[in-house]
Amino acid sequence: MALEIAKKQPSVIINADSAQVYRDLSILSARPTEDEMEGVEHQLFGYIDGSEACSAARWADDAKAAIADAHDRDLLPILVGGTGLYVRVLLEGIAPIPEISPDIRREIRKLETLEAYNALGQLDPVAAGRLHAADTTRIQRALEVVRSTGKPLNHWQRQKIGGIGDQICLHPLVMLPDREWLYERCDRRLHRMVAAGAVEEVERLLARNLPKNLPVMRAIGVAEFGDWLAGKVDRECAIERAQTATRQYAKRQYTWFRNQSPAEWPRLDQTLYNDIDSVFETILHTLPLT
RNA sequence: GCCCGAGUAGCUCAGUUGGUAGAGCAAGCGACUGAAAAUCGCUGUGUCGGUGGUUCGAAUCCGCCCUCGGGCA
Repeated sequence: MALEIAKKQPSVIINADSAQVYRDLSILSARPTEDEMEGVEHQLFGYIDGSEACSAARWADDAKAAIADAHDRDLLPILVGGTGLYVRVLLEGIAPIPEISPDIRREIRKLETLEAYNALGQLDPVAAGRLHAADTTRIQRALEVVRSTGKPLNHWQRQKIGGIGDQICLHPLVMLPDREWLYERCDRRLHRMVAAGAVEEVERLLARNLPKNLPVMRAIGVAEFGDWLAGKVDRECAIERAQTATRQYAKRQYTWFRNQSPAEWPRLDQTLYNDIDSVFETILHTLPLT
């Protein structure tokens, strides 16, 4: 769909997907191939090495630069992707929390969740009260912030900086396809990925022996095909598990985009998918959110 | 044909000495501020294979039947 728009107006397509940013994940993240790009400029695809952890804030900075650059060159920037948090941070900004000391981060990520939760209860009872005791990621984040900066998360999150939502003319479009239709396509896509060499891609990634907790290592399919390569499960089982994980992820995206994106953002009905003119109507007649 | 085992939630299975059932996974719904393809919260009525019986009461005991394994012929 982005390509259709790009054909009507000189554009640059900018990735807004947290897995497609990694060089190591091409097939597995369903990154568009050179052919699929059809000569249209693409930005922020596969531009980060898997040994690095991207973050919403880093991506938002990169996206800001890419958008500014597109504007300078009179190109229409088209953001495409499924990571709601990334887009939110780009538009609304994020708390100005300083870099966390790597030592503190490393230490905290070694803790058992309960230990971390108890420690958080001591240092930042407000955050601990707000978070569920099993919510590993958020507990570790809150803990590293208070330990590294000396101030509780709440202190930082009172403000958000860097959002460009009020500086641009945005035409948002939320695509909410029929659930069964999408799931069926996800299942088929996984088979195509395997045929295209997804397993070999996982093999190359695993050969790098990167830390297990890096984002690349958590992409859907890495663990599943890793188990297959290790002989822990058979091919069919690995594929089934990866398909299930994909469907669960798609489900989470529905929940995010349905409930987290602003109510005034238009939701595109499935019936319009094949009617590209209607799609343009929908996009262009949306009041630009300046 | 005979013997043994199994038939309980979409799947894998628990179910103590009979008091009409519950876990994991899946699914649905939701949350989401620097790992977000992550992380987490909430939601479990199903002719307990069928049928007849024993009993105040049966997933649980007994008879017969059906289905699926395995063994013997």
